[in-house]
Amino acid sequence: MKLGYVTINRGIGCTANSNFRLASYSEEKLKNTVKNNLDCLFKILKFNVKNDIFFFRISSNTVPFASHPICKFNWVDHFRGQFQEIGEFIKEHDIRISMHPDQFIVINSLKKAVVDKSIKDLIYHANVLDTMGLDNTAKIQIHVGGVYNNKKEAVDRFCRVYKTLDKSIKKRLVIENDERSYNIKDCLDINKILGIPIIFDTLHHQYNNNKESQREAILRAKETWKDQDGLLMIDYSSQEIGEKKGKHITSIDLNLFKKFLKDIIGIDLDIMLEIKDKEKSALKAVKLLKELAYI
DNA sequence: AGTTGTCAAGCTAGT
DNA sequence: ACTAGCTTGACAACT
Repeated sequence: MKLGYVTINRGIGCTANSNFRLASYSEEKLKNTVKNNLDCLFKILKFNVKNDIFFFRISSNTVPFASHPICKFNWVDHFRGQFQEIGEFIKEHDIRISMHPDQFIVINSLKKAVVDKSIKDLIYHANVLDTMGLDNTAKIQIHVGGVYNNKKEAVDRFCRVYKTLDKSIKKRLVIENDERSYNIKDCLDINKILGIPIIFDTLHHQYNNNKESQREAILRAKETWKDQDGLLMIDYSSQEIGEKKGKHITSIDLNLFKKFLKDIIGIDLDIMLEIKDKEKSALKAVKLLKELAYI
């Protein structure tokens, strides 16, 4: 079992997800930003290893505008050395890596332009992981997409587009249950057709499910991960009390987390904390996992 | 120096 | 037909 957090380390004094406005785009600016992002990413990973955190989500913003038409710069070649150095560190310390393209990446959209842009962005994500030299266990997680008043056709479109994707994407792409449209059962139906692994999100499952228990859902999701995919990944969060539905909690509630650990007894998986105070909660969770001899 | 509005991009639900 | 919310940070323009 590994435990991790998302993209940002608030205490470390640098950011690995800096970007800038499209209007101020220049090759110089891009180079500076990417260099700083990668420097910071390396720092964060070193911090993590020191603190027994071996799972991390790399920002989609590592190379801003990488998939935008404005970017003609060959960032892969230019930053290959730096990517490889970080990749070596990741492999040396057996760090699990994920990436999560944001909500605009929709491969089952009705609009061809949206699908095309989404595929370009997936290529970018795969490029980052490939340039680091990471294997198939480094994953890119997306949601299935929109429903468009016809889930069957929307799923069909997802499958059709998926089949056309480059191998470098397919070997890494996993789908996540979302809080509105596609729950675990929907994802399992797609898995049956495509064999694509399913990443389980605890909070989304609370809001969108087919009455199956969390443990049952996690066990089903786990079956979709083959040896080459590595351990099942899950996103763990809980609801901020008194806030709007879906809003992630500020800092980890260790009692709830203990309950969760009870629920997954005997199931080995990697846990990504989606919690706002980032490494702070991760450190608390790691401490608990050590006390309970999980890690 | 601190505050506030805005940012490349999509979908859904509610008015 | 239109907009707020998702979830959220950080840039950039403004006090």
